[in-house]
Amino acid sequence: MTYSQLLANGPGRRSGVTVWRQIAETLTSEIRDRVYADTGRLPGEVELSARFAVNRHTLRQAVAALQSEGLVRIEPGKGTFVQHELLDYALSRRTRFSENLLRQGLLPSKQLLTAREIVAPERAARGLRLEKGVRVLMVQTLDEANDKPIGLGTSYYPSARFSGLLDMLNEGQCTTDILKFFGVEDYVRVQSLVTTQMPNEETAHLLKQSSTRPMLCVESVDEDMNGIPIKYGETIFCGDRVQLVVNTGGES
Amino acid sequence: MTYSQLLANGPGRRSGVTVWRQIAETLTSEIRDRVYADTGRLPGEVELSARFAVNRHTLRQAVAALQSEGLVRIEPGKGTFVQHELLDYALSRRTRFSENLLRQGLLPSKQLLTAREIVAPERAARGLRLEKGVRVLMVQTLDEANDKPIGLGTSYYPSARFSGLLDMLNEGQCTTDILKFFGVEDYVRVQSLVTTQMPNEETAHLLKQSSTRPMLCVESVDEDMNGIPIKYGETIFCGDRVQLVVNTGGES
DNA sequence: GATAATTTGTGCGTATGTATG
DNA sequence: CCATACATACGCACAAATTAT
Repeated sequence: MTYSQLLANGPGRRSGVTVWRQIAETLTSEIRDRVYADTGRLPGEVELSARFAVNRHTLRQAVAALQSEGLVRIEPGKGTFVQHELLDYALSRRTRFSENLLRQGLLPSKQLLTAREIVAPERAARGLRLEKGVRVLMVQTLDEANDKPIGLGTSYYPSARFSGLLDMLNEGQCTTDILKFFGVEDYVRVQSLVTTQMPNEETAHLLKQSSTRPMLCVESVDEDMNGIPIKYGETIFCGDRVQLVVNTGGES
Repeated sequence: MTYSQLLANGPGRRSGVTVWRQIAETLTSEIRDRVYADTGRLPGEVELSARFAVNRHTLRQAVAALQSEGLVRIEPGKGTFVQHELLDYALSRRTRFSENLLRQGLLPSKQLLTAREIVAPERAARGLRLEKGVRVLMVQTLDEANDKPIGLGTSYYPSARFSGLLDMLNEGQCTTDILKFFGVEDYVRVQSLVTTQMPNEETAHLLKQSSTRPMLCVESVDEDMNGIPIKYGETIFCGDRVQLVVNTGGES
């Protein structure tokens, strides 16, 4: 019997956890840690089975488990490809979609889905600290990284302050620039609420995601430098592609 | 034809979104906003259908949709009861399980599942900034609010610094007190990573949750006041019972 | 225990909008 | 343009379960 690398570092062979499962978990955390981000594919089965010092059958069982979790896609004759790389999305005081992606070397893009004026839904009104029944501008976008959809965002702006915003958005202008036009030099994220949900069919289709995979839902309020709410947003992220990062290290 | 409240405030009848769906969404956000938290039940069908100015059948279809999502439970002859109230779990610099719950008037409790010394898994070692292969103390707990399970936590402490911690835990001592015994007067949360996953059968069973409902996974690192990592934790929260709160309002 | 009130469950008929061919 | 099929929404009536009086 060969002693694997796992035997040395992990729970070991008699721990009640099967060897293939231990390998699967090791590979899972490696994929989550972007060890294979550059090539987008796992090493060959012979190489991996050598590394873990197990039979190729054992390794195949581990990789098969990863595939059933949707983490990798096995293409016979070609290789095993990482299916979902998690990108880090920081929930910070200065939360900006583009900056968040560029920092990781990803190309941000947005598709404008809908933009229209409506009566504020209850949550939006409360988030923006507006009276019930006030009109707001609703903007729905499909957010992408390297042209792959990562989230579905719905933003609400008070109509009174930002009349004309929708036309400027339709002309393709950047949100930050538009806000500057309205005198908002800077703005900050005050609070984010994080929940998880299963997608409905429409959402899954828009995000090109399986409807059996969960999503991360972030509800957020942004304020200008005077503490006045300017945007209430609800973003639905693909759970398979996004990991939220909350840094609480630098403050008092 | 009767004009409903939705017609005035929402997308309207000719928007491609059916009336029962609009009602379902309105009720969903109201439930999420704890509008019915005091009674724990929805108003009767006649009352609700009057409020939305729709037929009782239409309203029933909306409520049936909520039930299929697991948000409410309908009991014939009794009423419709809210199934899952979301509790707020703050991810702050001072993240404490008990404080988080007590602040909302909930009774916190923990069940110690396992406590043993193992070789640090890769993620734990990295989180604790330890060499690969160093031994750590692993503690698994079932976290409850008002005796209902809300999360499954796995914590890793460096063995070298906290030898004897497991025995003290088995004696039922509070974690914060134990840490104080080891000279850790205070500690802070540095970072939290949030992802979402479906539960495996075992996890679903432990959390008394349907295995078709998603969960929130939080990976965290706590440091003492000298900036030395003392705990790496992985907590799996029921997505139906927990909402993560990230406040970024008070800092510079 | 009997009755009434409340609440959910169900059946049938009708009308309308939408998608298909 | 018409025929068909289907889901949606409405109205009315009654049955069954639960609770209060």
